[in-house]
Amino acid sequence: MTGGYLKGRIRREDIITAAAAAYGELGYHSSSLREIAKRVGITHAGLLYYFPTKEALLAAVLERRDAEDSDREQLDVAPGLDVLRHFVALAGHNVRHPGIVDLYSRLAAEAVAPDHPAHEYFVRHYRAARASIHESFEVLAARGQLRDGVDPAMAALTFIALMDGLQVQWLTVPGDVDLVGSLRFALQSLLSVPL
Amino acid sequence: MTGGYLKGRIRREDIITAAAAAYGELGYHSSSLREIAKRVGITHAGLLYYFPTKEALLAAVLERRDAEDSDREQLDVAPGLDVLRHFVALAGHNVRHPGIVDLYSRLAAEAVAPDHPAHEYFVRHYRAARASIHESFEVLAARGQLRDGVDPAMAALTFIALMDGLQVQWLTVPGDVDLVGSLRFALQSLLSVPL
DNA sequence: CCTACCGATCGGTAGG
DNA sequence: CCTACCGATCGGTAGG
Repeated sequence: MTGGYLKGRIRREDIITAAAAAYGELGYHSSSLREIAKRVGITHAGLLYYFPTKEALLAAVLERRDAEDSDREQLDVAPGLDVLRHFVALAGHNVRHPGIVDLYSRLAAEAVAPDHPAHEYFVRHYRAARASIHESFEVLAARGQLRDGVDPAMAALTFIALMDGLQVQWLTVPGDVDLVGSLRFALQSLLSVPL
Repeated sequence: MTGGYLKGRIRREDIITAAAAAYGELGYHSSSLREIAKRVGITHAGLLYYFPTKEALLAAVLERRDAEDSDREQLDVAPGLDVLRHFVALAGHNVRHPGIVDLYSRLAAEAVAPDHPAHEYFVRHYRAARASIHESFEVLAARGQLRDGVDPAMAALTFIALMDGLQVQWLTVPGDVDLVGSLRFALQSLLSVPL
C-alpha cells in the first residue's frame, strides 16, 4: 500500500522541478503558483495540497539544490589545485545546463533584499563557498603554488564574485562570453603553476 | 509663463528618482506604479499623466543613468592605467551610494530574460563597457604593463564580471566584502606595474 | 493632476 | 487532488 506514497513523492518531485525551472525563467516573485501548477498539469489549489504556501515550495527547491550539491561533493576532492579544477569542470557542466545557472542567478539577485525568503539561504551559501575556496587557496599558498602577493582570502572572494558575474553576463549575451575559458584564465592569473 | 513647464520638469525628475530607488529595493516588476507614486505624493493615475506606461518610466530611469554616466566620462581619461584607477574610484563612490548599486544589480539580474524591457539596454551596456575596458588593456599590453600571458579581451570580460559579482555579494553580505580592496587586488594581479 | 472604474491576476481557503 | 470562491493588488483608461 505504499503506492500512494510513491506517487505522491513523484508528484512532489515534479512540482519542485517545474518550480525550479519557473524561478530560473521568471524569478521567484513572478512565478505564480498557477503557472507552476500548469506546467505539472494540475491546478494551483492542487499544488497547495503538496506545498502549503508559496514559500514552502521555494524552501523545497533550495533544499533539493543543496542535496544535489552535497551528492556531488561526496566524491570530495582534497583542498588544492583539484578543487579549482573541480570548479572549472562545474562551469562546463553549467554551460550544458543553463537552467541551473538561470535559477541560481535570478534567485541570488532577488535575494539581496533582506526580507526575501531566500536571503538567509544565500548568506549561508556565500559564506560556505568562500570558506571552502579560501581553504584551497591557503593550501596552495603553503605549497608555493600561488603567485607572489596573492592573498588567499581575497582570492577566494573575488573568485566567487567572478563566477557569479560571468554567469549573469553569459545569460545576457551568451555569444560574447566563454564561461569556462574566462574562469580558467582568471584562475591561472592567480597561480604560479599551470592549472 | 515657463513656470508650469519647470514645475512639470521637476516633478518628472522626482518621479524618476523615486522609481530608481524602488527598482533598486524591489526590482522593476515588483515596483508598482502605486508604490512609486506614493513616494512622490501623488496617485498612480497622476504618475501616468507624466509617464504613459510602466515601461516608459523604466526607459526614463535608464536614460537618466546613461546621461549621468556620460557626464562623469566627460572629463574623459585616456585609455590605460588611469581608466582602471577610475573604476576603482567608481567602486569607492558606489560604496557610499548603495542605491545605485542596488538599482544596477537588481535590473541586470531581471534583464537576463530576453523579453525584459531592460534587456536590450543591458546588452548594449555590457558591450560598451567591455569595448572600453578592452581598449585600456590593449594599451597596457603595448606598454608592457600587463603581466605575461594576460589576454586583453579576457581581462576586460572578467574585470566587468568581477565588478558585477562583487556588487551582488556586497549587497547580500555587506560586512564580508571589501568592494574597493577586492577590486584593487584583482586588478593588480593582472598588471606588471603597481596600480 | 484626481476620482472612479475596468479586467486580469495573485496567494490562499472552504469544502468536498 | 478539484471547483468555487475571497480580498488584495496590478497596469491602464475615462472623464474631468
